[in-house]
Amino acid sequence: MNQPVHAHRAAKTQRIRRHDPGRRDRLVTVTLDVIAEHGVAATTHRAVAAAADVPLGSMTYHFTSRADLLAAAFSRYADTAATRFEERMRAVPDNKDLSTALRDHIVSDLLGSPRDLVLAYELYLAAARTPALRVITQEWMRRSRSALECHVESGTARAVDALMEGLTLHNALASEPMSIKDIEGALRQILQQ
Amino acid sequence: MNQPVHAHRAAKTQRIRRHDPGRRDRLVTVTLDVIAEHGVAATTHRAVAAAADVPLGSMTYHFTSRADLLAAAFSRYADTAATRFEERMRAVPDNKDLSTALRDHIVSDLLGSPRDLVLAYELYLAAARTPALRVITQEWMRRSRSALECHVESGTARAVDALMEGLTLHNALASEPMSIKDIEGALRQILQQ
Amino acid sequence: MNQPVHAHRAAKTQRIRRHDPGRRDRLVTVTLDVIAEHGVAATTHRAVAAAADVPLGSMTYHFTSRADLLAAAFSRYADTAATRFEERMRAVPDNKDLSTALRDHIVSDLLGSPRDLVLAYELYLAAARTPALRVITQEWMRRSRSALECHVESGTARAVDALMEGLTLHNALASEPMSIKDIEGALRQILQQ
Amino acid sequence: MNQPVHAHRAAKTQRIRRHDPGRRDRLVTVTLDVIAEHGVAATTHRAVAAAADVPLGSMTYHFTSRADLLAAAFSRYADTAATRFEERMRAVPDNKDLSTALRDHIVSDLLGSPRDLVLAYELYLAAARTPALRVITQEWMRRSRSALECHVESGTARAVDALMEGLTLHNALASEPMSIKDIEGALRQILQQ
DNA sequence: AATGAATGAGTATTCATTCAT
DNA sequence: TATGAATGAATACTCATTCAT
Repeated sequence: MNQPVHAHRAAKTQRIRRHDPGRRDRLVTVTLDVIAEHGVAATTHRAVAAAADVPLGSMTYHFTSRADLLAAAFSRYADTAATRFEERMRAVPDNKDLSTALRDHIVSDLLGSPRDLVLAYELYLAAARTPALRVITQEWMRRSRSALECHVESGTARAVDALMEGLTLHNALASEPMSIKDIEGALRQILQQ
Repeated sequence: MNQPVHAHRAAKTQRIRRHDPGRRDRLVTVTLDVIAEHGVAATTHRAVAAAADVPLGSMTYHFTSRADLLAAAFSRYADTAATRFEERMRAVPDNKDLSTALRDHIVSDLLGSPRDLVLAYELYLAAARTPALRVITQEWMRRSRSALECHVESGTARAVDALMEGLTLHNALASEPMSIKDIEGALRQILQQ
Repeated sequence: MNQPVHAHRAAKTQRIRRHDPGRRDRLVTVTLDVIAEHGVAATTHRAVAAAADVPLGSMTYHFTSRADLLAAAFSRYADTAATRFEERMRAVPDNKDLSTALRDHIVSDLLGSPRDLVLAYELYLAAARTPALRVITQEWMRRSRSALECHVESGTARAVDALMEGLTLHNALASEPMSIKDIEGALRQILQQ
Repeated sequence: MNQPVHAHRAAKTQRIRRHDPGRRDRLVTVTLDVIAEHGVAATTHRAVAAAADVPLGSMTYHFTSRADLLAAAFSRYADTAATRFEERMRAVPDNKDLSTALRDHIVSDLLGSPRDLVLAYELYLAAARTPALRVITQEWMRRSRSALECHVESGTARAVDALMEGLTLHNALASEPMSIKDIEGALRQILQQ
């Protein structure tokens, strides 16, 4: 009760001055964890520092501001998500079974990973108010659409992309989610497969 | 303890005690304005009080907590949005021109009203973390689906609902939005019309 | 969640405008309960109003201020306690078995009633800072001493009074309280019985 | 949410950042002063910060909460008081003149120092409601009794301790305090000296 | 290169009291 | 006579950021 606020050493006993190269990278990862768990609004320097077990001063040493921290985190997230989708699309044999691949993407990559799901919506909303973040979402959407356009023409790509988004959002919020079968059906419908 | 901590100074200038029936209702409206303009996280008692030109103490008099304030606001928003959609659906002559009506809904009610658009996403994200808000979104989704099911069968209703959601979200964020024609095309596709 | 702060009616459904004569008296009783349970500092108009299930406005209607409320409550408490002690002293056959009677007073009236015990110390401390309350404690001490002086001479009366006070305080706080026998022993010692 | 809510204005006048080692210790001292002068309930962060001439933010930097602040302060107080009593007892030549030493303790250390007197009762009452503080009072009582037991046997030690407590409390509150002679007499009586 | 200490603006919430009805 | 609404000062606490070491 009497130790100062900054005594987050707790289990540490003596402060080991870690050499810790790659700390910045680790902080980005931890930041995404904190956003996923508590939301952007609760992602404070203090919360991240505590979660990463680094001193508070380390935060502003590695990131010039909170805005910088959030941008770095979301940037990495969007890149990871886009890359994963591109790989999934590259793995689809020409135009065959695209619905199945998309269904798997929704079910496994999105709905199956609550962390990623919530991160996506945190990013969308943050981007709605912060131009610096909007750049990130737009690049992500561009890459998604590009990956789809290897299989379908441009107009359909946008429609499919939108449907996937909506299916994911609604299933995330709904009390009784759609069956995998129904998800696949909706995709086939829009793809005319 | 005994000297009154909350001692009251003499009246400063002139105390204008406004008789303001319906103030609670007005605060709810103003809260939605503030959420739309600055986001849930920036929707503080102070921000709302200032926007509504009421003293700070008035906020916690009418709402037991910030959570209560947000719930009251979102509750009203969801109800208004659901009612508008129900009316639009009721106006559709049996099963005819449903795509057109949905397209109009997206283009006019959603994309045409940035305030409502951003409110929807603020609500979605807040609901993802707050069970009390989740009941609001679920009731809203239920009413939307119900309204759609007057025209199409249940499975299609969910798919259409999801597509609308995705189309709206993507068009809100995209640098080059889809044309109205393309939006309608995607809807026809999922409706098989 | 949406009902206003002042909706403490809850189980009431319709506000019954009680005729409620003697409400002031009841408020005094409830105030003592609140002080005993939560301390003077937490004894706010709101806390008492809620505990007594009366509207907030009723508090300042019956008591001109918080200070007035506390004074009324402590005044009644001290009077009750003094009266009880006087009766106990009156019941002692001349000078005989005074130690036993005092022991019983400590064990039953004081230590046996945590509510009264804590009220006494709340009053002492409040009195230390508020002259209006000091009048109450002094009158109480005067009556106690008077009652004792029916059995012992003045100097002893003060010493006995002090010893009782100390025994009570220490036993209230101690982890292993004294035995009844030891309490009686200490009293006999000071009384030379 | 994204526009930094806690944005920082440019430095206003000149920022004097005091290098102030030992500030925590000083805050503890000042806290005791404030408790003694205004009571626990009025010992707010603001009151202490103002009395110590430090910014408000400094309080919660050094103490995680108000409870932590009070515990730190009372802990130091009890330790100081216990040490002083132990020293006084050590100075008593074997069993001789114990009454005189105790009388001096009451008259000089307790009644002679209104600050310490009121601090003791503030602590007692706070401890009655806060378990974290109760361990402080119990340790203090244990040390006092230990010091007494160098001179008298255990049962007498408790009785003496209680009598001192009561004598002090009553004399602090009484309008006409006891004479030093009477105080010493009461002590001799209980000590059978 | 790294960090503990410091700071001041801001947050939700509580509250005694006033007053119109 | 009673009371719901209103108010502004105060409270504990959080936090991004700065800076001396």
